[in-house]
Amino acid sequence: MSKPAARTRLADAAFALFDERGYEQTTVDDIAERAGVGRTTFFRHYRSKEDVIFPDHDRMLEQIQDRLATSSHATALAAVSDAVRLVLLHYLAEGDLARRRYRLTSKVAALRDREIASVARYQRLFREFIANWMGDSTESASLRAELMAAAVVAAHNHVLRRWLRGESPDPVAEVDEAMREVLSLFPGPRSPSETGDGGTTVVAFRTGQDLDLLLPSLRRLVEGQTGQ
Amino acid sequence: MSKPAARTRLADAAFALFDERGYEQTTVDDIAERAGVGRTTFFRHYRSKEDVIFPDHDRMLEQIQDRLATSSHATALAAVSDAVRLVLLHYLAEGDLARRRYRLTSKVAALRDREIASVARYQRLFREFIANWMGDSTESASLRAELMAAAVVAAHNHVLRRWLRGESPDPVAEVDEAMREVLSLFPGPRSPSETGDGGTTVVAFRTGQDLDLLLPSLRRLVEGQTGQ
DNA sequence: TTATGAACGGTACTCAGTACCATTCCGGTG
DNA sequence: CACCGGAATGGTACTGAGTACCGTTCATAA
Repeated sequence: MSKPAARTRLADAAFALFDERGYEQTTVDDIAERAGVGRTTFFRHYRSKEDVIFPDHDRMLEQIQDRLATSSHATALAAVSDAVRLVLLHYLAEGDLARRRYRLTSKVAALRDREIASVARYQRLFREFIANWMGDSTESASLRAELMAAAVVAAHNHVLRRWLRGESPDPVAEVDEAMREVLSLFPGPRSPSETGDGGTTVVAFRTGQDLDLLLPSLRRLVEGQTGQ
Repeated sequence: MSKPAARTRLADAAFALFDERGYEQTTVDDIAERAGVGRTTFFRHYRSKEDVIFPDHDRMLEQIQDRLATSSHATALAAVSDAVRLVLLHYLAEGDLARRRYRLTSKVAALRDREIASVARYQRLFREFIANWMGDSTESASLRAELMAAAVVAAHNHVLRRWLRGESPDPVAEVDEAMREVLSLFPGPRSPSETGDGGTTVVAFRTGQDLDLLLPSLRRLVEGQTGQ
C-alpha cells in the first residue's frame, strides 16, 4: 500500500473534485473521503479549504523577504525587480498546477480575492523595503515608494497572467523586458561616480506636452530621485 | 418610538460591538440583538458580516464605471485620475466612519483582505478602460495599461491612507498633486493639435543615467505612447 | 373595512473551522 | 520480547456564518 504522504492525496482529491463539481459544490468532507482520510486530517494538513489551492504563499513571502534582506543591488528598484523575478520562477516551476489554480481563481470570487490578498502582501513588503532603502521619509519619497512597488507588482502580474493563459512562450524574457520598462519609468538618482564631467549627456527634443506635466520628470532627471 | 430604518441601527450596533469586543468576538446574533431585530433581518440588510463595514463598494464601483463611460478627457489617464478622485471624495464624505473602518481593517486580517479585493476591482476596471481606450492591443500597450492603472490606484491609496491616519490636512490637494506625479511618469502621445510647429519645445539636460535606461522614455516622449 | 405587498421573526438546515479525546502506528530502549 | 513515548490519525461535539422557508405583522391603498 503506497501512502503518498496523505497531504498529496488530499491536494489531488481536492483539485479533482473542484474540476468535476466546482469549488463551492465540494465540501471538505468530500475531499477527505476521496483522499481516504478523516476530516480532521484534512485540517491538520491545510488550515482551510482555500489553503489546498495556495499551499505555500507564506513560505514564498518569507523567501522573498530573505532575498531582499540579503540583496546587494545598486538601487531599491533593482533589488525588488530581482525579488519579484523569484516569484515568477516559483509559478513557472509549478507548471500545470499553477494553470489549474488559475482556472479556479478565474471562476471563484472567493479564491480570486484570496490570491489578490496574497499579492498585496508582496506589494506591501516591496513598498516598505523601498521606503526603507530611500531613507528619505518625506511625503513625496513615500509616494514614490508606493508607485514603484505597485509598478513592479503590476508588471509581474501582467507577465504571469499572460503565461497562465498560455500567451507567453518565454515569460522570463518578458518579465525582464517588463522590468526594464518599469525601471525606465523611474529614473534613478545619479550615483557619485556619475556626477563627474564624464557622464554628461545632452538631449534635445520637441514635444507638444504641457510644460507643467513635463517639469517633475525633468527635475528628477537632473536632480535625482530625492528631488521635489 | 423612532425607527431609524433598522439598517442604520444594525450598522451602529455592529461598529459599537466591534469596538468593544473586537470583530471576531462579535457574532451576528450579538449585533442583531443589540439592534433589537432578528438575525434574519440582519442578513436581509447586509449580505454578510463583513458587509456591515463595506456597505457601498458595489454602488461605488458602478458609479465609477458610469463616470468613465461618460467621461470626456484628453487622455485615458486623465479620465481615470478623475474617476479615482471620486473614490477619494466618497471616503472623505464618510468622515469619521471611514476612519473607524480603517482602524478595524488595520487589526483584522479578514477585513483587510476584503478591502484589498475591493480596491483590486477598481484597478481592474481602470486597466480595462485604459486598454480599451488605447485600442492598441499589442503586448507592450497592454503592459502600459496595467502599469497606469496600478499607478493611479497606488497614488490614491497613498493619499487615502495618509488622510485616514490623520496625516493629511488637505487630501484633495494631495491627490491632485499625486496624480500629476503619476501623469508625469507616463508621457502621453502628442494630440493632433500639438503636432504643428507651434508646440515645439527644446530641452537640453545633463545626466549620468545609462542610455539604455533612458531610451524607452525618450522614444515615448518623441513618438507618443504607441511607440516601442 | 379588506386586500396586498413589503418587512420582519423564527426554525431548521448546511458547512467551515475548532477543541478535545481515544486509537493506532512506529522506532527506540530496557 | 515487552514497554514506552511521540506522532499521525479518526471520531465526536461544538460554534458560528450563511441559506431556505414559512408564518406573521404592519402600512397603505382601495
